[in-house]
Amino acid sequence: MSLPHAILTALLEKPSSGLELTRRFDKSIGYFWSATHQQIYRELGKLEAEGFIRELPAAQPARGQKKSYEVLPAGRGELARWTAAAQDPKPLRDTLLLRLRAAAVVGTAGLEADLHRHLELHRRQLAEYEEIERRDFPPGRDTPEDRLRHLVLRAGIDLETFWTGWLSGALEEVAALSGERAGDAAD
Amino acid sequence: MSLPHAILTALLEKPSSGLELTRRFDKSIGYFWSATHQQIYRELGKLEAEGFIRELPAAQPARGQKKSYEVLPAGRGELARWTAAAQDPKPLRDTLLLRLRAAAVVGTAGLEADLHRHLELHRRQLAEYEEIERRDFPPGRDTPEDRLRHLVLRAGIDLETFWTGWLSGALEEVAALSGERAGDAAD
DNA sequence: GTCCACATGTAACTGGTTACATGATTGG
DNA sequence: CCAATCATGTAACCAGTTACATGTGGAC
Repeated sequence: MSLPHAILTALLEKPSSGLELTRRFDKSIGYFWSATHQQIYRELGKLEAEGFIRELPAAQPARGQKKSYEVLPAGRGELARWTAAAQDPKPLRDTLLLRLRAAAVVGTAGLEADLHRHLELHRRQLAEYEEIERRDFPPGRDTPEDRLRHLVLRAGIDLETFWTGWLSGALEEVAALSGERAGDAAD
Repeated sequence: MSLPHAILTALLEKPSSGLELTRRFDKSIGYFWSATHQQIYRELGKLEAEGFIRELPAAQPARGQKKSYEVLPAGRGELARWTAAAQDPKPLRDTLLLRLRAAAVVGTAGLEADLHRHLELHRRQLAEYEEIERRDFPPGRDTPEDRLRHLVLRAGIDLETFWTGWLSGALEEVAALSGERAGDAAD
């Protein structure tokens, strides 16, 4: 039940059409809650039916014609309610950890390449976040809104930092194991 | 497509019935890939149909009767294939970050209590992981399998450590903002 | 015998993904 | 006028969740 609230947040930041939302998700909110355009259109329809958003006038509605939406007071109320409501954290679910655990049983053969690839992907993501931090949160000026958004970005940066570090360690371990095995009996 | 492989891993570690698997998921593999008993029974049926596992003999199959499964060579092969196959990391999806971002727009009222609750939950999880580390991975003796499993546990520990730290910072920030606002206009 | 815990399962629903359909606008 | 792109949408599918159904065996 988070996508509608992600959309409400995005629309409050700036009224938009479905495709504009999709684009903004790709490079901002999507960093911690991704969505495809199909999901977004479906959800926009529901939000409108519930009276949380409305189509901005000034555009004739037709297929292939841009439709922009804005948030209604009821929508802002719902978002505030949801934000403050207690929610349980979802348990971790990570295939990479599962694969390492599986590798403890069936062996690490072939695993190294993909670990390298993941390390590279996380490094790139980290660099991207750091670039955003430099651009959007220069030291000094910070409104309360800025401080909260910066906090969210810091979570992204710290998580990517964690993964790059962890993957480096995992690679050492896996490389050492492959080495051992190669030494024992040329695989 | 990870649940079947989580089950194969668990069954290779030790042949089990559906309910035994459910229990073991609750306190081991489930730490990074949780599953309910309904999912597990459904998946066991599929895995058996595909020839990856088979029912252990020695138990008469009847409703209410325990059925234990073991992994067949084809199942082990499939798990090895999956472990080595390239997989893209799934983008982060976290409601708490989304809520902070929403709070930047609709305000932080009522948020603090749930942040405290999350902090407490993560602290408890961290303590649990550290207990497991003390119990299962004492310094010294480490087989290759141990090293890999320890690596996975370290990921859990480091992630929980990150969250407790991040939440502490977030709480300071949110408390400061609530304080400001209370100072401005007695909320 | 009744109740409760154990054990296996079915059904309906929700949210996310993938593939495809269709109209409008623009550049060549 | 044709192709490419923009923009909105439909349909089918898949994995995970929630609620419920059914049978067995032991405790009382």
